[in-house]
Amino acid sequence: MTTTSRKPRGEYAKTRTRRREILEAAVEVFSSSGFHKGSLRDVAERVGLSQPGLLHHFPSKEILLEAVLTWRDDQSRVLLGDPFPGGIDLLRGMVELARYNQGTPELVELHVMLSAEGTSHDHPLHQYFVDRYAEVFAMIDTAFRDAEAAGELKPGVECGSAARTLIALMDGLQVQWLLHREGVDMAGDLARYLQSILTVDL
Amino acid sequence: MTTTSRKPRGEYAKTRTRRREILEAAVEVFSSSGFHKGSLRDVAERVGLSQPGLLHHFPSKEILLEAVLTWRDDQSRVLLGDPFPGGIDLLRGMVELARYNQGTPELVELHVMLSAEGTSHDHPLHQYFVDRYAEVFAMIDTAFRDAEAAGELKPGVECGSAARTLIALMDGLQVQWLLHREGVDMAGDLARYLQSILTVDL
DNA sequence: GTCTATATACTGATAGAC
DNA sequence: GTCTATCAGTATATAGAC
Repeated sequence: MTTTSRKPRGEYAKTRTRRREILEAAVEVFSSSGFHKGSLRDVAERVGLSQPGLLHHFPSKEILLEAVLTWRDDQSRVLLGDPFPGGIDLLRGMVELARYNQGTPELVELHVMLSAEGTSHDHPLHQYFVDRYAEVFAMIDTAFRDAEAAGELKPGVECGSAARTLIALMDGLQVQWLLHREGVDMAGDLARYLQSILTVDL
Repeated sequence: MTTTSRKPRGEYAKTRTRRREILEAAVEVFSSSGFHKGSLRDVAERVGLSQPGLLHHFPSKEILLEAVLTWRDDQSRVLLGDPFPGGIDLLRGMVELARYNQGTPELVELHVMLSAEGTSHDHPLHQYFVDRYAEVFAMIDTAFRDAEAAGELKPGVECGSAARTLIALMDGLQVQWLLHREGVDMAGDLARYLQSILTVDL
């Protein structure tokens, strides 16, 4: 969906480099302005390209945004490790992810901006976000169930509710952190919540 | 800042009605499109007015948005009661607020949309959101401290962290709820979290 | 692969008649 | 108080030269 690099040799290295440059610039622009306000000209200028020049690599704004999102998802996947951890290791991974996010305000802005826009039913990426949240929920819900089976979850804690709560916490803390960077410790608050419902140390 | 109704009599009833109509329409438009993408023409059409006709009542787009936000704040204030409750009563009020929100998807969308946009440093309402979050934090932090003093808070719970967590939970659950309305019980999850750190029943 | 030029559409805001 | 007409700015996307 994103690269479709059919050519086998390294002949198109320049193109691949260009695409990566554009992708990085697009992250910056969509992060601070959102999808709607962020303009292709802005993105093009940052890589020293005209706007039609950019459209040669990504034929429409929406396609560019999709590429940005799959790139972002890949980043998270790399950070969490492959194959995905399960159970309490995944929960630890989420805290790590939050700690990593504290070093990349740009990615945090991108996520906050786009997931807000994505709630609109007529947004081009609405379905993407609906599906993505369902996936993330399933992943974390499973992790809690595994922890429960291993006796690592305090009795009385409902897995589904805990999964929703954890996700909400990650999203909500990001908004606060963007507004008050000094006063908010995302990873710390996340760890405190998890610790409060677990029977073992994180 | 919003009405400045200097005229004493009811002579301007029609104007006041118009302004309220416009405000409601603006909530709808800014809710689903955000501030940047939502257009004044959209708002004007919904009340059967031309776009310059609308600008007679609110001389600029930004002023209209400010009016929408103060209106929204007034709504919350009415719902929480005046004067504001403190301690555990405020925490109960937050759960009630979440329950109320589950009946007004439009207001939830407005909040999610605009607080995401507001994180951008160059957004016209950035400072508004910075200040507002600081206010809300102070309010809830105080409520937790009061609860702690009354022995209603479990030992080991840090008030500031709990306040940030509660706010993040409210914000984050709204995003999930907009994406998966059936599967998310905002008030329920909120109550479960609060109950887990309190020594008394909510 | 990148450009210039352009088509088309929409934006917020203003001028001025009624 | 509301309108029409309009301005100046910006957007995405396309056509076609090089």
